[in-house]
Amino acid sequence: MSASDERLYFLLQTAAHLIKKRVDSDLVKSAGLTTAQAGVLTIIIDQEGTNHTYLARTLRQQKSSITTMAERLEKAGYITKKKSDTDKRSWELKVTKSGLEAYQRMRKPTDQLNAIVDEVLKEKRVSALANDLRKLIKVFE
Amino acid sequence: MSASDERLYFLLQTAAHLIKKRVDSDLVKSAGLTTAQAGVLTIIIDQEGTNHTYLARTLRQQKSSITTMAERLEKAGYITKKKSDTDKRSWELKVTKSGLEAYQRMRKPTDQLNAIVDEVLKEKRVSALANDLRKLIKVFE
DNA sequence: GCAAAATAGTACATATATGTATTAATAATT
DNA sequence: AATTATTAATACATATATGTACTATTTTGC
Repeated sequence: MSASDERLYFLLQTAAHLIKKRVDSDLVKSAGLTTAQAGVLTIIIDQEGTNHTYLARTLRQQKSSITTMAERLEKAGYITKKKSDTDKRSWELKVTKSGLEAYQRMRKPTDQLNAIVDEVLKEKRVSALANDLRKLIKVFE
Repeated sequence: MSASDERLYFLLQTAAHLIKKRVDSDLVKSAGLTTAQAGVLTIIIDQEGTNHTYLARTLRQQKSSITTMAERLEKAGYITKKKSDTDKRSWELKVTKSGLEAYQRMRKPTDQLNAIVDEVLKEKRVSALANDLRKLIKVFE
């Protein structure tokens, strides 16, 4: 069957939407942040002092989206923004103690989600699915 | 490898996001509507006279989202809203001539997208991927 | 060294979604 | 028939994203 027959696009969007909805709800309850915020936080923890441009490139989003997101995270007290010394146009983003704690809290629900996926799909299929998704990402970016 | 190792959630969201972005951009250019609007339009064409509740259930979205979307589609002249005779709380939604034309215009870019997916993944993998996604949808809804 | 080009980020209009609270109409129950 | 519960849709606050236009720097190329 072809992608069209399978309505693959619809399936992909539906699956992504449903899982995001679930994870978002779990995360907000137990960690006090959304998946989008968690994603940004993870990158900032990984790359301390990074800037908007790096986030936009990594998350494949517009810089304007990152501006809003960083403002929100700063307001929530999860990150700090400091103007770079070497480039006055650019920010240096760092996670705060509170942001790190939120990050820690989010690990349990994330693990639970992954456990469910592992149970539903079995190991072989997880890797195959991951490979397919990586291929699609490569083509569409 | 486990779902966690593969960062499956991240891959799924990224793939969905990227493809949606591409399709959206294509559709807006060639058909004058977004993928979200196309999705709603497709259902209304399929189920002429349907209402908000059915759309919300089918698209697994909140009724409030459907309200906004239906208003936008009506404003754009793609659908009509008429109060139901049998239930005064409920709308009867129908596609207009202009909406049907937009729907027709959207088929070509949609086919092109599917062709790309088919080329990237090959038939066997498309079906396997679709199956996995259906399983995930079942679990998370 | 300076004008032109590129880069980092913001502003703004718009679309899409959630979730809770509310209104109006219909259905169910006593 | 009257009350209660349910259902259909909207209102509103909020989050997330796009894309274009703009400002302020930095870098490049002559």
